[in-house]
Amino acid sequence: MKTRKNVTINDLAAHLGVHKSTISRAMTSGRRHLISPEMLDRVERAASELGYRQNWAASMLSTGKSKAVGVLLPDITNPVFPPILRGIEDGLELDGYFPIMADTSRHPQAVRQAVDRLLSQRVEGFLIASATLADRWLEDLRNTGDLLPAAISDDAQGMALAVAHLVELGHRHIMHLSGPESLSTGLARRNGYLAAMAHHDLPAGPVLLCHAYSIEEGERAVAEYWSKAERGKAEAGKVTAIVAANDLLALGALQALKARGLCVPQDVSVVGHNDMPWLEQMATPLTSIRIQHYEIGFRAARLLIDGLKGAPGSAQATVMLRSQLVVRQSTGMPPP
Amino acid sequence: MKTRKNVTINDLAAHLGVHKSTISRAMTSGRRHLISPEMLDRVERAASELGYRQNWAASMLSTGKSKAVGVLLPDITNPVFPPILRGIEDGLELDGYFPIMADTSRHPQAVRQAVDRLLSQRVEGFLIASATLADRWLEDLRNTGDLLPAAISDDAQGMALAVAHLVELGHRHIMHLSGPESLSTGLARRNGYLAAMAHHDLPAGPVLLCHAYSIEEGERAVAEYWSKAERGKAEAGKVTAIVAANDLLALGALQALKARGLCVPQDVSVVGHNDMPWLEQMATPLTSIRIQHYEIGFRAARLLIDGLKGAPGSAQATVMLRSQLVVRQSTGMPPP
DNA sequence: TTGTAGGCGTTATCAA
DNA sequence: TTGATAACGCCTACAA
Repeated sequence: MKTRKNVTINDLAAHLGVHKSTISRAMTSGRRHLISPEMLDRVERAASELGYRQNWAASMLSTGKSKAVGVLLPDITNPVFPPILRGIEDGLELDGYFPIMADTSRHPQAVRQAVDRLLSQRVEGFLIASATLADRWLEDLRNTGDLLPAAISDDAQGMALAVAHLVELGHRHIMHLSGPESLSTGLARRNGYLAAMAHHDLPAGPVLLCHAYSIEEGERAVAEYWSKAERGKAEAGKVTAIVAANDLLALGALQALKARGLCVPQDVSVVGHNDMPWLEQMATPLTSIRIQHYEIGFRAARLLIDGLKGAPGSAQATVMLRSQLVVRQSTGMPPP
Repeated sequence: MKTRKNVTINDLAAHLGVHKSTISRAMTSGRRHLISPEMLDRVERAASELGYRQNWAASMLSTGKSKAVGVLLPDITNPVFPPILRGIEDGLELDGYFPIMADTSRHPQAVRQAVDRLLSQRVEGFLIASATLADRWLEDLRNTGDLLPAAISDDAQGMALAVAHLVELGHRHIMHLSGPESLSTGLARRNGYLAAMAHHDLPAGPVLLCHAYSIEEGERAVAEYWSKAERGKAEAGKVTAIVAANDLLALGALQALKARGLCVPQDVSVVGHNDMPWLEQMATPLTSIRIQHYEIGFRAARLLIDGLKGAPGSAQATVMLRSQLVVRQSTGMPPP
């Protein structure tokens, strides 16, 4: 139904009786000064009159630059990502770049498909939110020579904050609700937990593995553990605190504990991770580790662009952003 | 740093000693049958070997079709949108289209910029999530002849459900927390509220205008109203229920009421709209109107594509999706 | 300051 | 079944 055909540079040139290269020059800020002010004015007037817009594809074909960056997102439904995305957008925009997003969590081949499409669009680089470790396609990407800089949260430090907070309150038996081992955050946070426990000379309590960052998984893991404990196969009685790798897991834990008749924080303390929105509105406002969502996206974007501009070393650069403890009402002293 | 230059169709053709037309044919499903199976095999083998990928820009320049659809999002941070986006992705993918997203809530000129960029990318159509009414650029878009089909939630029906629920519980003085007048949902839901009240022969209670869909605005509006009431300028005493145009506004209302020492639902009942995620985890699980997020996105996408394919009438088609009442614990009988 | 010619990687249309 | 040629819309030397 597109009634009006797109106006091309030739149409504009013909309309003004000038050559298209003149139009071209008028449209690029870097070369505007090469033409007379009057001409510039005429061109601009005519352009907006006829509704001319540079054909991005043609321009990109000619210059070889797309000004596009591929952004791989595992799950836009997870509230961690929207702010990261905003950071990315802002970071890219500073240099006239823009993101092309691709959801990678749909079906198994989604990642491959997404990468293919983006490669076909000739994106100049990739930004990958929450990579699954050692994925084959990630390697492939590396091999194409594309940039893969990283801006990540300091997970070790975040877990240290969580554990320190609990230790300070008097806890000694602290359990970890771990995220999927296949995700970089899952592994890093678990290691962070282990290191922090060691740092305090405490025996690393049980580590419960969750297969996804979801409320259901958190609930399942904790419920299973406690019911095993009831049958004497675990010593849940000793655990007085839970450090989760993710807020959703923590929320699930909360539910499981409540179902068991345990009170938070009187019987068990719980700490989440990410400080997702609306936590303060929850039935039990969750103590959590706030990561710098926006900043992560922004820095990653800047890093990529620095690399594209050829800043030395920026390609492999990694920026670690510190986290922060936000104490709410899910943590308190252990039962006497 | 992109070390490896992109392989072109010419490289591939040279490598195989065939003409590029042959390669081109092998790459398009619609014309694969024109070449011999052996040739197809050779081409495919060589393609994956050399890492050839069609240059989308070149292809689009030649065919004039981008297979891209522009998606205008006001605020990806709002939990309503991610599921809509998923629906859009799925709807588009069925025909090989893909979305190019643009956030329109950054700065004042963001919309214009976004539309410009998308037009320059030669998207074949637009999908607009939550349009501000009568916006100039929307008109412009219409004028370019682009398709603007609509898949929306039946706001009138949703509000009717909310009001009916409260009336059934015995409420007669029902207030409305209205969204911004400039947004289509703001207006439609307010009108829906008014109509529903009229339907029950009830006087439309006060309508509080919020200038954004946020917890803060909801809190502000309700707090202001109640404090005015204290000074005798409003009759807050009579209001026993609040129908909000949005869950965030409702959550804000909850906070304001709590601050006043009012209990929900004993003193005042509150109904939200959208049924955002994690509502059941909240301190006061909110009764809300569930809209068909995913379906909205999906249907809108299909509508657009039908239009692009030239299905008659699909361009102006509007699909209305029914909502559903989800009763939780923020609504109950009015105080005696 | 403006015009000219050639090329970017594909596809479409003929011709072989 | 394959090959040749001319677009597609823009940019970049280089020439005027």
